[in-house]
Amino acid sequence: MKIAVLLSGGVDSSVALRLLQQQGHDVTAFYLKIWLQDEFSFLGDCPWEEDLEFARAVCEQAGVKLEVLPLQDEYWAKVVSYTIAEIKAGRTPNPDMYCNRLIKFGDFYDKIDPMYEKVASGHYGMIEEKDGKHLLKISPDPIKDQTYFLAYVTPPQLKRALFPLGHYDKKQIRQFAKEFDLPNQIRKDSQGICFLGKIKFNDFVKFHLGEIKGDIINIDESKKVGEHQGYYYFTIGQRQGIKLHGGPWYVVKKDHINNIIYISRNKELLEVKRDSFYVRNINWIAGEPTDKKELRLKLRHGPRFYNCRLDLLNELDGFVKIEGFDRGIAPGQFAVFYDGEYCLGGGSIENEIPVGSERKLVDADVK
RNA sequence: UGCCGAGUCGUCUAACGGUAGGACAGCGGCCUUUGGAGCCGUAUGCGGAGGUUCGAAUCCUCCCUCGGCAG
Repeated sequence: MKIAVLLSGGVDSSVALRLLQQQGHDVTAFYLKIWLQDEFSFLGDCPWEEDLEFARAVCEQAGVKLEVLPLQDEYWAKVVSYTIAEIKAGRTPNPDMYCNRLIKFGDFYDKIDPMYEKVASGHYGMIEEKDGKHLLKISPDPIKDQTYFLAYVTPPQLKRALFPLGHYDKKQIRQFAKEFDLPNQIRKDSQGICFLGKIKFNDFVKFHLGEIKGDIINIDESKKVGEHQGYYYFTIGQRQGIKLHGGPWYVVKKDHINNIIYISRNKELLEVKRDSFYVRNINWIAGEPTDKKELRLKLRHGPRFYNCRLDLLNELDGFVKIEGFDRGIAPGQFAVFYDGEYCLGGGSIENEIPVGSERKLVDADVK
């Protein structure tokens, strides 16, 4: 089979490449340039160069052709601009989610030769075909499982995708890397937003939005207790950076219009009230909404599942009530639903769904 | 500068005359392909000068500073 492999220079995608090659497939590696080097060249670090070097070394060792695909413009237009717009709107974006849907499994799909039957990546997640539908199943490695970030890829995208690492855990992948004697076998796992590299998220924000002094208000006493440098440096549930003693303080509310952030250390407020939200524009992996209401849920990448109840308002929007509470439920983040081991898809978290015909139904339901 | 009270890490707060500790903030690390969270580890302080005492944050004296009553 002719397969295009997304190669990042990291261990995972390199192992994926070798596994497919070992299985006898005709593989070609692609390195996507999405790093915004122009914008951040003044900061010095160029981690993408190191990534590319490793990608080259891996391909050379494997005797596989490597193509470098510049996608900075697309990336900027679709992911970075979205990220900035969301932050500016007082929301908390999830760039990697968009990157998967719009770049890695989006523009990249369209740019390469249709001859490539499959596009493979080093993601941890399993694809299962059932009744002509492609389903996404969680990885056996609960920590590495990346179905959360894959929940926003479309059904056609998933159909063409291939995750060779899907049924392994990280330990096994490291072992494979050793057996293949990969040049990057000891590299640390990457972390943080892919396009930022070593740049701190706050520096990125500062570069684009600067600083605007605003008030920090203790919501329990409706009293100003300090000042901050801009609402967009904070997100719901955040603790660090508030710089106030007497805490721990957590951000519980943002007013981006007036540049105010509200904080609390009140247990009641932090724990009891943070248990429900709306979801919008749900992407259904299988192409259609689930008919189940009691589901499992991830609010972020990681091993933690919540039990929840999902009441759909229509095919794309719904209201979610989780079992327990979570301090970091922030508009713009994504809620991803699971039925057992299967990732059903997910949508963005909202405080409310914009007015529409379905609205009444919601209010009635919520009481 | 006539009369009371109070001064301890950046902040808040402990320590019978017996090793100045904690919390939060900070910093460092771990974890994590988003934001966050969480975990571990750390620097920094008795307002000053004397005195009493084997030993003073603690008792005494003076000074300084800050509150308050007095005005």
